[in-house]
Amino acid sequence: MTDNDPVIASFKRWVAMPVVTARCPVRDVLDRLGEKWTTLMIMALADGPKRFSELRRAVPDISKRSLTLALRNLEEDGIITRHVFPTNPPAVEYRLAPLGATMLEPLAGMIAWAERHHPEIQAARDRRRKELAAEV
Amino acid sequence: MTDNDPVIASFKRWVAMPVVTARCPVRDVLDRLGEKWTTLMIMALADGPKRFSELRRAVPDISKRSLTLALRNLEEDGIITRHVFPTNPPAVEYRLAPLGATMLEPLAGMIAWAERHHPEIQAARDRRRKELAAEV
DNA sequence: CGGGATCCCGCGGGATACTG
DNA sequence: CAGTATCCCGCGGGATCCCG
Repeated sequence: MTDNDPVIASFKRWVAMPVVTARCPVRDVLDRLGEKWTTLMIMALADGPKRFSELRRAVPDISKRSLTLALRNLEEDGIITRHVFPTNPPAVEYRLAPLGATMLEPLAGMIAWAERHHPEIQAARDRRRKELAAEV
Repeated sequence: MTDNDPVIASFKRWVAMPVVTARCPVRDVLDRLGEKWTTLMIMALADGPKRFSELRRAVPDISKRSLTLALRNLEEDGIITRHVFPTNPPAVEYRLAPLGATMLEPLAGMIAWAERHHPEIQAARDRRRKELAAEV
């Protein structure tokens, strides 16, 4: 589309390494992003802190267990912080740490791409499905 | 860091939906990106087409089976294309489709972020590990 | 309310062997 | 070389119950 040379150049470095062996920084971070819920958590916290139950409502189809684990991992990585208010019943607030906030921009790029190109992906999948149906 | 208001605004839209129910476009794409090898494949193909065996060498710790599956999925989504040369032995070339090429830019953003902030993440993890060791 | 502890199941994905 | 076909195991993650 546009001239991607600088972008491609940035990839060449990785591709030449000879690529991305098991424990490289990039794969480390990418794996964490692959963990099904982490990305959604960051998105849900983008517009400000939320409590545990608010996060559950924000992402309805997550189990308490998985929500807890996802939040713990993100906290461990310094992406979010966790504040316990010693009220009764307890209230716990999660918010993006400064490090987490810096993720929003690249993440927004991916989201925007997903939103823009999802129709094309769907079309490609439908095409493929038709082909499969036809050749039987 | 910088003023993130426009970025945050883009998230608010999703967070308000009330968020990202099970089969929304964004999660659809994000799930695919989570599939452990797909992102690496796109990276490996960024600087030009590659053959099956070249991809194996580029990402040494992937099994043939998983490589095949990852490539099939990406092809199904219209991200890459697959060309078979009827030589003997056969040669198969994979390359980014136009749709796939448009992914490089947002993906490069994530890669750059990962590269830049990985030290901070490691530091946070190490800190956490020390705390755990201390409280025993 | 915000978890922890257990149990349990599915499937992602590795290892191996075979094929055109 | 570029796959397919099987087999099999681990663990991600849901469901359920409990607790301060």
